[in-house]
Amino acid sequence: MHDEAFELIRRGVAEILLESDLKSRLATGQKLRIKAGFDPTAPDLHLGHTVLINKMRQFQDLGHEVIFLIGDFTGLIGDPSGKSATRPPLTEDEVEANARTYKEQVFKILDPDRTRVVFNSEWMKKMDAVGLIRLASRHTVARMLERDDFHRRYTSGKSIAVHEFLYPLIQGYDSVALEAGVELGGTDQKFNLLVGRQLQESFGQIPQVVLTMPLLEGLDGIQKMSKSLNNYVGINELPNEMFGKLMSISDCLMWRYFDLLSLRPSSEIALLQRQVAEGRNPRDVKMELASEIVARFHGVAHGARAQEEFLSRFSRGALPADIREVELDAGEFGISVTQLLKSAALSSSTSEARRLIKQGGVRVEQERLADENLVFRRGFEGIVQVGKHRAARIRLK
RNA sequence: GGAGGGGUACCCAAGCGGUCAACGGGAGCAGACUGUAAAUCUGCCGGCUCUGCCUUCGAAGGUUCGAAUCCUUCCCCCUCCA
Repeated sequence: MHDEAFELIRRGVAEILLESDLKSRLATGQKLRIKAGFDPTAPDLHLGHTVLINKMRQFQDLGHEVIFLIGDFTGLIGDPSGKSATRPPLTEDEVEANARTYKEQVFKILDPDRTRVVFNSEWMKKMDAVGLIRLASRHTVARMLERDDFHRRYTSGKSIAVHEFLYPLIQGYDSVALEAGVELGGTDQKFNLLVGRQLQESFGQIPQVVLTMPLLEGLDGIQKMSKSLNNYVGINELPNEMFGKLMSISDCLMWRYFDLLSLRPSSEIALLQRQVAEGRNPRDVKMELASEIVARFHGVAHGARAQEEFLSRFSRGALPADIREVELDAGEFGISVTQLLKSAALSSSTSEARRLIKQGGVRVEQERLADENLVFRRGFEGIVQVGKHRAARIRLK
């Protein structure tokens, strides 16, 4: 029976340290304390985060105690993991606002009644300079530099600020403060998670089990999904946007998304793969993925509707989902196309607007526009499109 | 504290007195092709009142007809030695 639990937990996981520890701890039937920390830098959760949160949910469903740790204190440092440069620290106000949004969003997946939300400022703000120095004395520079990203920065001549070394220590100390039994994190967190094990041991605790989840690639299929790279699908996004974004991923990436995001049994995913190999249109399979995910965050009805809208929009000629209404003042002598595109945020500069027109990327009411000196008069109303993804309904008064 | 190397557009990276709005690559954008996919091909990729004008090469001054390129001061980063 506990082996069953272990198999469920192991699904989709990148690595478990130590696997035997987890197995035996699950076998005792005791409630484990599961910790997962989040940096309050991104106000919007995206699908990348849900890989981990889904795993937390599984632990929760097995009856374990799940702690959602918001790293409000560490957020003041900025996690250097995977980064090639020093990150700008956040202000306290920013951290606070981000943390609030975080909380609201995770409960789309986690059960609020069975989730303990904690902030690490709770214990870190009480720590004085002496405490911090004592903490720092438990780790060595050489071990810090073992970490891949620090090592790379160091050897390639990039700067590493001293405070960045504190991040793994504090994250590790969080595990001590919470007496965590298991800590979850992305594979990029492995080093930090292991520091937790080491610190717990040095504080006389039993080291936590470390469980890493694979990182989800963003829409580009190359870099990990992140808000700052703008290759993400936010869980708060509108159904149509979510659907459209998911449809834009490559066929290759689609299977990765199935693996990490779909709740379908692996056997079913394997079946879909076989069907595509035998000639089924990958686009249709991708639609199944997209509607499953939209349904998870917006309900089944929205999932189906998003798919219908996607299909009809496509057959009508590719108008984007989010057509904004923009009202502009044309003035007495009208407004030039370039100004219009800029004012409606369809182009970032008039120079870019000119280029877009020259290249045939601008359409007005489906008609390609060729004259970059065209002037629009008062009373004009219509849909102006730039490329495939930008559009607005413009009204001139 | 001492010695040396370096800061160029979103990123990497050439240029080292005029032909530089600045080679090349990546990212991005637009077009073609398609399944609003990938790959590929083409073009663009500082701003503007756009056949011209204006502002950029860490910052501020200076030399010069002319500077990203030379000089001075300052700021920042890296390496080695202490």
